[in-house]
Amino acid sequence: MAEGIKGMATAEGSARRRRTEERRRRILDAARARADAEGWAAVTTRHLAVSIGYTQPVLYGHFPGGKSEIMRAVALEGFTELAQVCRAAVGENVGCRAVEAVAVAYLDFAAAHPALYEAMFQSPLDARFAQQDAESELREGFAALADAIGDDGDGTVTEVLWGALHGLSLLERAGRLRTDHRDERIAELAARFCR
Amino acid sequence: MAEGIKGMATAEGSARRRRTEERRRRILDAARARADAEGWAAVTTRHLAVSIGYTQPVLYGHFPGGKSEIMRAVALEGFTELAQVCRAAVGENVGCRAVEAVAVAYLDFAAAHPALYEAMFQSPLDARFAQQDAESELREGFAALADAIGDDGDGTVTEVLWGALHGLSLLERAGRLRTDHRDERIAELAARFCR
DNA sequence: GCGCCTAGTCTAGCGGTGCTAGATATTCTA
DNA sequence: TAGAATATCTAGCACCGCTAGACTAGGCGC
Repeated sequence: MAEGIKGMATAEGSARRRRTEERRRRILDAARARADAEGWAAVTTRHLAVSIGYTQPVLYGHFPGGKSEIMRAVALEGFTELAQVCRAAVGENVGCRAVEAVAVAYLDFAAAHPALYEAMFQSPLDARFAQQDAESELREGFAALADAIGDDGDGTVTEVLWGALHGLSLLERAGRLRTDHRDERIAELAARFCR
Repeated sequence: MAEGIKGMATAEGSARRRRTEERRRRILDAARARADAEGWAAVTTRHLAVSIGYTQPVLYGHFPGGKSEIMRAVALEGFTELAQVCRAAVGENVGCRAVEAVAVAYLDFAAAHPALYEAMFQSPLDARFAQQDAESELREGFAALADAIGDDGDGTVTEVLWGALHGLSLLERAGRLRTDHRDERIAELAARFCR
């Protein structure tokens, strides 16, 4: 009996945890969808609460840090996705082909998910803290870039390549580069970094 | 008489305009100082009004667009300054020396005036509009970069270099690059772009 | 079955934000 | 000096992130 009750209890507990987990998921999805559609400024705790069918304080049960913690959680997933995308782009390619492939993948990712990319890099989060959270994911993406250019040094070249990709993605989105010269830029970048 | 009055009137008018101009200056200075010290989020219209010794609505007499227009005005000055800094850095240098000098100047500028640089590139302004405002200043800075690398093509190389400098400056500030490898990064960048 | 206790949720509100309509004070003009 | 134009302020709107405290529902020991 006691065992049965205990079993019930844990089942209940896991059911509850499952519900909690699912609601957490819905919060993050709603935040990301809204940010993609209207920008992060439009992602308000009130709107988020309505989206998931609860009131504001419920959000703080899942994310005590409030909106910034929600953004951080979204960003974290972004780092994972970006690393996967870069890794896949490198694939079996080597040399210039690898650099070009990873550059295309990186810029496409940033262009396709502007809000996500913003949360990852432009959000007003404490850099130190955000870096700790995302350290392993960041390392994986960094490693993918290093592989692409065959960086066998101390990582300096990879840092510069990353900087270039990061800067180009932001300037492109800001409309400060000629959109019809994107391919030329990628070719130029690859040519300068593939060896 | 009429002439005298007219003269008076214009003198008065110019005195008034001078006062207006000077107050506009104080608004921009206060905004920039506060942003440098506490970040743009701490630059509120209320605080700004107190800083200049007036009430909020006065700000809107100078900048009908409100806070965003103030940021835009600050950014505009930033573009001018950045262009000057880059131009001065290039100086008489040519080849690799020119690229290295302009890279140091650019990254130093961004590091020395983080809030200003943020207003220039990361602010949530309408990109299209901001670009129109700053077009001539941007072109001047772009031209300085083009001169540094001796871009005699269609500007693609300059765009990529700019992207690299922009990205590196942001990643550095975000604490995502090894601060003690700054010189190596600049050397690497210069080596890849100086020819 | 009864009362407690915990967890979950909501209501209501705080202090802050950008911004503005309308009243008021000041200055210039005729 | 009376009236017009200009400058400035008061007071308020609607929104923001966030939270204290009230209320409800369900499992637990008796």
